[in-house]
Amino acid sequence: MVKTGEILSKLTAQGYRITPQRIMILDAVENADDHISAEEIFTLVCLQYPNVNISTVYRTLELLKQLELVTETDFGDGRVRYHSIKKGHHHHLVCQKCGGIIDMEESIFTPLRESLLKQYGFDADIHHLAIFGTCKKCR
Amino acid sequence: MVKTGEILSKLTAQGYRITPQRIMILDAVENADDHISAEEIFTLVCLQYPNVNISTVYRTLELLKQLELVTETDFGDGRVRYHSIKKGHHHHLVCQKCGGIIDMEESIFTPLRESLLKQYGFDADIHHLAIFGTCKKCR
DNA sequence: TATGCAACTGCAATCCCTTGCATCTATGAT
DNA sequence: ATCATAGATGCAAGGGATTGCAGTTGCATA
Ligand SMILES: [Zn+2]
Ligand SMILES: [Zn+2]
Ligand SMILES: [Zn+2]
Ligand SMILES: [Zn+2]
Repeated sequence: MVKTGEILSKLTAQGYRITPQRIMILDAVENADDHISAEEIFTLVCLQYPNVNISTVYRTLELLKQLELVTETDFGDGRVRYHSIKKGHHHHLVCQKCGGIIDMEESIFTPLRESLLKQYGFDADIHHLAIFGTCKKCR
Repeated sequence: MVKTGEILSKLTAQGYRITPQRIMILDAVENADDHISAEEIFTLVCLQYPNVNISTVYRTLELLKQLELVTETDFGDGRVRYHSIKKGHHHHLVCQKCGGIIDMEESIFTPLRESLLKQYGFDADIHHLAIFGTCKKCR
């Protein structure tokens, strides 16, 4: 469990600045109950500070992703969603028929990651994936 | 190995029409040596028939995808690429440091697909995936 | 061969996201 | 406290892809 304060000092430690915009954007992701889109973050931040620009939101999310503080997932609905790493690594199964989403443990990818490492020497970066297909009740 | 003629009759069988645009777009994908982007297909088709519209290219690719005649993959460079199913199912490892791309056999995903089926009753639709990470020589 | 109509296309607007650039500001040094 | 500067922001333009709609066309039927 990483605290927001720790995250901010992690930014400084790496030469990045702490700005009001970054604090508000980070806050929006950290306090979101669910996976949140850039547009939703933008709307939330605008309530406090209407001058913020959507490109700042995207650039901040890109930075948080690089620092592995936030993960990104494409659920296939035309907009990417973000999630604080505080809430743990996991993955999703997305049914293409009913649209239902099943949550998965991170461990489901462990055998795959191991075989990629063994066969190809490749260290796969599988943080937060959505796998598409057909769920039990739609088959 | 599916022939182009067979693909066209598969279209008619499902109530879709055969149009000059669809023939040319399908041809471009079938004859491409490598994974080809919508823009590249558009350029090729324009040589023969300059009136074609890029949205028709996207709509045709979407249709071919649904019919499982073409697969789509995001290599992370901001544009999606397409591949004829004639050339077989496979996957890719994309190194985020050197940009190198390693080709993988389809079978690497078999254990994962099986465990998804067993644990969740979920039939995963993993046709042509790009996994991001760090390759052997960049680690 | 001519007709009817659902399927398809082109066009323009729009959506999500990225990028270049001029301006501004957080931060460390003085 | 002030300054210098590299990092960050806002703005506007642009890129890839999608969508609504009016007009066109493939094709089944007669
Ligand atoms: Zn998630
Ligand atoms: Zn379902
Ligand atoms: Zn491929
Ligand atoms: Zn590499």
